[in-house]
Amino acid sequence: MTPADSSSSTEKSQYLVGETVGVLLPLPLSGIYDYRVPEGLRLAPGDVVTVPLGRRIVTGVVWGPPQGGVPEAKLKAVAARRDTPPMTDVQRRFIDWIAAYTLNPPGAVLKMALSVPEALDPPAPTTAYVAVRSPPAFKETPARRRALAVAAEGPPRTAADLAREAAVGPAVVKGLAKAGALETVSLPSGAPPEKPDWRRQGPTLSADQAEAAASLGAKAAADGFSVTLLDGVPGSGKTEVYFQAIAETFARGRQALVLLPEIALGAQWLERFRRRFGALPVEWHSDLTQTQRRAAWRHVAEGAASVVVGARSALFLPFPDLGLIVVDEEHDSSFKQEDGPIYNARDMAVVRARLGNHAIVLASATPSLETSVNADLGRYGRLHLPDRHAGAVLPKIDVVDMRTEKLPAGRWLSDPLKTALSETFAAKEQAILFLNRRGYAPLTLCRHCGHRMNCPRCTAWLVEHRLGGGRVARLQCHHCGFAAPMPNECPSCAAEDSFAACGPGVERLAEEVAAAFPEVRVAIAASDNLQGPRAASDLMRRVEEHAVDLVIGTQIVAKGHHFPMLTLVGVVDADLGLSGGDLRAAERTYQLLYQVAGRAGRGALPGRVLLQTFMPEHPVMKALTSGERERFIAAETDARRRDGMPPFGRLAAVIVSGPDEAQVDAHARALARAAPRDSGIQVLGPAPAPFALLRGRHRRRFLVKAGKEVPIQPILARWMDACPTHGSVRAQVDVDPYSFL
DNA sequence: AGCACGCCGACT
DNA sequence: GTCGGCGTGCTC
Repeated sequence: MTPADSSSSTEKSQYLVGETVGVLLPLPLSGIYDYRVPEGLRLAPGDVVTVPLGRRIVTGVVWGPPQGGVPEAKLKAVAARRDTPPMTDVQRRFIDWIAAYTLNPPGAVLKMALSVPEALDPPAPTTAYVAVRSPPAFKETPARRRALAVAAEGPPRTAADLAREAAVGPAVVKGLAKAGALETVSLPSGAPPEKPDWRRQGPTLSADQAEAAASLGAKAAADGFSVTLLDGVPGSGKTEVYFQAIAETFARGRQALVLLPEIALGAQWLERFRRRFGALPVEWHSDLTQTQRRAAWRHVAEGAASVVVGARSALFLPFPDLGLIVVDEEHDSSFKQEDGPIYNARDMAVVRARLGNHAIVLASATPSLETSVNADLGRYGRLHLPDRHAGAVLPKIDVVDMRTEKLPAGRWLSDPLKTALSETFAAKEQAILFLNRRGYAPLTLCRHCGHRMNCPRCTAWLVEHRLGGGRVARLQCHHCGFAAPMPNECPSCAAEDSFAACGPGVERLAEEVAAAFPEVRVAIAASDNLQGPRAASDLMRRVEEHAVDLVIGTQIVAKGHHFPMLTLVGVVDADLGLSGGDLRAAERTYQLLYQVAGRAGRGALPGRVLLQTFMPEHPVMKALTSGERERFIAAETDARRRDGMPPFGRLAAVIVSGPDEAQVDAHARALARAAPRDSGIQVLGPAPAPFALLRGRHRRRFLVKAGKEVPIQPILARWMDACPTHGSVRAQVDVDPYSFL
């Protein structure tokens, strides 16, 4: 990772009237725009300003010296400076770095950092109400008396708070204020978040954990950039160990950021944090309301948020004094942002830490190959937590060879798995059936003509869903959101009642379970029926309270929950992720299955795991059953090294897309003609992209393979510049793509 | 990204 | 005769 480092060492610190400044606008414009500094403003790099652009006023950030070369007559003056803390030097360099690395205009990256425009205005002071000492005469009612009694005690509160406490409507409070019995006061709004207390005693750690915690704490307490891989099996206490680093960061008065893959299921994490530090962290994720988002952004910018836990976009929050980043589940592919600027939040977090000159912790039970290699090469430190805490034992993992099971059509549970399930239920224990497929059936076809139900806008099968949204089965596209009721007749041959559901989804599996174990209480866990954090935590509570015997779930059950009575995990189709030409298919399947397996036996009872597979000899299955992770990783690493694949080589993808297939092909051919022929670089394609049609856009794809030492960005930039797109055709560069074909 | 200007179909 | 579709181009 070596795009041009922005040189900011000799940066001018003040721009005065009569001078010109460069302002970066949060728009996909190619560069910085110059503006005059108006009278009465002194501007410094990082200042958030409003400027005229065309006939509108937009917000931008003073980026540095003017670009020059703009005719004097075109220059406009900065309109105003906004009342918000300036963007730090580190954050501006971070934005420039990502722009250079991902080949996006810096403005497009800045847009992610200014994602909450409302937060740039200081919060309006809230109006609070207090009782007047000697109120004038006013009409008394029971509601008014109650409200007054409540207002007479305690601090000034908002109308809504007072009304709630007095069990009256907010109109009563307003009425009292109008009558002169209450008076209004302005409160500096937005109570700052509670300060977590780093002095609190954490739980007792084992010797291994204490040693790791001390080592990590020392790195967090020291000045300077460091990356540490915290590698430990599920239940080994990784979280408590990195909490120690967070405590050290608080102790120095600096901010900490924890990135998690899916905050939606983070209720248990939040509760652990609260137990450890006595307060909740500031949250940042897509489920926040506009108000919460605004408050969180402001608290971060003002330094009032000492710890933030969030999804990948939290990386762009305006931390004035970030001192530590933790990326938990660092291997998780959801850290990869795929729309807009394409970036991997885990990698960018490392860059952010390097620019900020502080520690970063990458935690995982199944570290990514990239991170493992970096640790092996000594670029990253490694802390290994070998044992499960509190004596819990890793579950025993066995395979069920599906080649010898010969299941009848429409059945997916083998005899050994069914036996294991009944033993588990008989012992009053709980089980998970893992099947990474939402809905009822992944494919619907016509028995008469063989027509497959495809999405009209994507190269993808429509998935039948039977649960939710009425009695009628629906067909859904999992890529674009297309949905339609199941038709009565085949759209191709018009045969009636000719549809056959092919293959299982979690909903269909629930049917098979209900037939085999009618008395068992089953819950389905898929993103369809667990929308929002409340639904997820409700389900988890039901599992904890043992109101559910069996959870049938997709990958959302793989994440780190702790259920003491859960002793069996059955993986219905362990081979599911292995097909297709994905560079990381084996690695990801291993990680996913390992994580799911880790759900079993986390309490006092031992756990067991059954993997149903048609490929018992596959290295992934071997690695899981034998526990020889190191050997699997070594083999994968060797293969990558031999093929010059990441992290031993560089990859980039170029995706050409547009609604008109002919135009897309024409542009792909033009790109092919202009493809770079530099030595040490290989361009493959164009080929139809994995989804040749996605959301109504046709897609072609190039793959660029280069040696580790090749600076790939300038080559790609020259290539793209040589072939400007026309009309609705777009060419998107994906540096370090995840999917391979 | 907005918001213009600009050139061809159905309306008061 | 206009109102209005969204295709290209510019914004310091």
